[in-house]
Amino acid sequence: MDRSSGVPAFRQVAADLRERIVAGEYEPGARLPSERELVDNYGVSRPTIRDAIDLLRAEGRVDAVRGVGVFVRPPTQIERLARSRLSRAARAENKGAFMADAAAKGFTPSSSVKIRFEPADERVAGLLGIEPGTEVTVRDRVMRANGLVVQLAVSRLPRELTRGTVIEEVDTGPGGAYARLEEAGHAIGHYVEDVGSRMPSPEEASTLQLAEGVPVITVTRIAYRQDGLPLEMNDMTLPADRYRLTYEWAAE
Amino acid sequence: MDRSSGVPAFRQVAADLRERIVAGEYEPGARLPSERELVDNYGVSRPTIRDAIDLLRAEGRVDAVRGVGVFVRPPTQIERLARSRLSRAARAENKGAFMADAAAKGFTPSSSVKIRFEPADERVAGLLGIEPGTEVTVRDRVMRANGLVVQLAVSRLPRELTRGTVIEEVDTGPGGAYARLEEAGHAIGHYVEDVGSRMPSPEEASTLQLAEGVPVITVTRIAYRQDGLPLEMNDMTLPADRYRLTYEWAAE
DNA sequence: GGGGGGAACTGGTCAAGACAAGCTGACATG
DNA sequence: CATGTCAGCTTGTCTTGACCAGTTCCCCCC
Repeated sequence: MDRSSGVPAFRQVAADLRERIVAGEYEPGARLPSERELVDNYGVSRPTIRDAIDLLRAEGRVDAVRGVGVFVRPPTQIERLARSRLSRAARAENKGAFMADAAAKGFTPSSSVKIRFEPADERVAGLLGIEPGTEVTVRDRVMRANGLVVQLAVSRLPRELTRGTVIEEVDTGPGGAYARLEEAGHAIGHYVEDVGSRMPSPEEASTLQLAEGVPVITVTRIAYRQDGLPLEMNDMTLPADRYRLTYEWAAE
Repeated sequence: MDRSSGVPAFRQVAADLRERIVAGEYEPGARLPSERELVDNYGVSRPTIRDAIDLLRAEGRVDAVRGVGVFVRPPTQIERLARSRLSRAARAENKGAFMADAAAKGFTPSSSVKIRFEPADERVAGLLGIEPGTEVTVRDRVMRANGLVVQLAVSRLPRELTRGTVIEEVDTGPGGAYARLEEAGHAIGHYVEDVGSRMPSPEEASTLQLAEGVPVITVTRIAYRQDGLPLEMNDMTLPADRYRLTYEWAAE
């Protein structure tokens, strides 16, 4: 502790704890000394210790459990979401990309869907190449693996494309909505995915059961017909600590 | 303020401020009432107000400036990093993917490189398909646009592939390291990118001049020779508020 | 009129104390 | 031996109070 360095005390404490964590002094899953012990160790007040721990929590390094202690967060298991899951071959036998992906990893996947119809706002209209206000079919999905929510997905299609098809039903049948579109003569030409990241809203954090300091990855996928017409857009929200996305392409 | 709801006061204050922000009552760039004013408005103590504001800062919604006030963070401008920048055609005329990308947007790109040689650790060895301990060439780059740091990139190649080439020099010449590899007979077959996200370390936050509550996007790209041999791996770190990644592929 | 100084704001840090709420384990009781 | 209770630990929340440090702007002085 250097009180004359100009660095706030709570940041010095946080830096020291962080060092000990990465150095392995506190192993993954291990409990840190209690706040009151840290008060004695560092010679600062409890709010200062709490400020330091809050910093580490915002960085996603530790979790605090009331009545128990503060623990070093263990490294998280990694899922993969490969774009090859969207191939027609993969669609032939299963219910869709997510179900296939999860099942392949030994998870028990499940998903609940809510369907609604609404006029397209400006963003949706722009991405789907339609007039704002045009009716779109919205499939709002919550995906779970072993009961744990792992992904939110909001899919939107021009209603014109879905009227009278099972895409407006909860169960879209084998291969999912993409398979139904192709059967209806809308062969998919290419996909575009737009990937970003941000901190979750409180609602997202609780829905996805996110620990503190964990961002979400946002993916917007658009599926285009072979003539370039946008068929579907899909806004996905993924917990960043449970997913990595893999993309692969040939050099040109 | 409902003191009997069980919801902590600072969360109620944060929720109320958040609502007003998304409702537009406090416009982007606008100043929130000072902490002491909020103390009067909500009838709670200042640390409670500060806890609420800290929450909004961790969410990336507001920025605090000492001596001035707390401001609603304006929506961030968006860059794009397209994979098509890696095509041979694009390499023909310029110095590399990043330089081309930035120049195309009217930025003045610059980058500083540090080169070193080190034995491969387990992860690097695994990804490059070599034995741990094998010497690799490391190109550690800091990329800037108009002086602002916008990307960190650590590129590693088996030293065997770079010995005697300008890849071990600061300036790799037109088209960058990939062009030199191809000239040396290592035609690139395909690329794989692995995308994730997390909160930055304090060092990353200061190097990338990140505001609070802004995650980083991590991309690990591996370039493979046409026979499948890994040629290069590149660990990139991007500020999530300044980048979105775009991937595009044909349906199969 | 121009410049310097300072008052009055702003957020940043820290202390000491109190009580609430959740968990664990020892201990008494059946 | 099984079970339920409770003491004693943990973190969570909130208060009052104080001082520091950066910014802005007005006012006085030159």
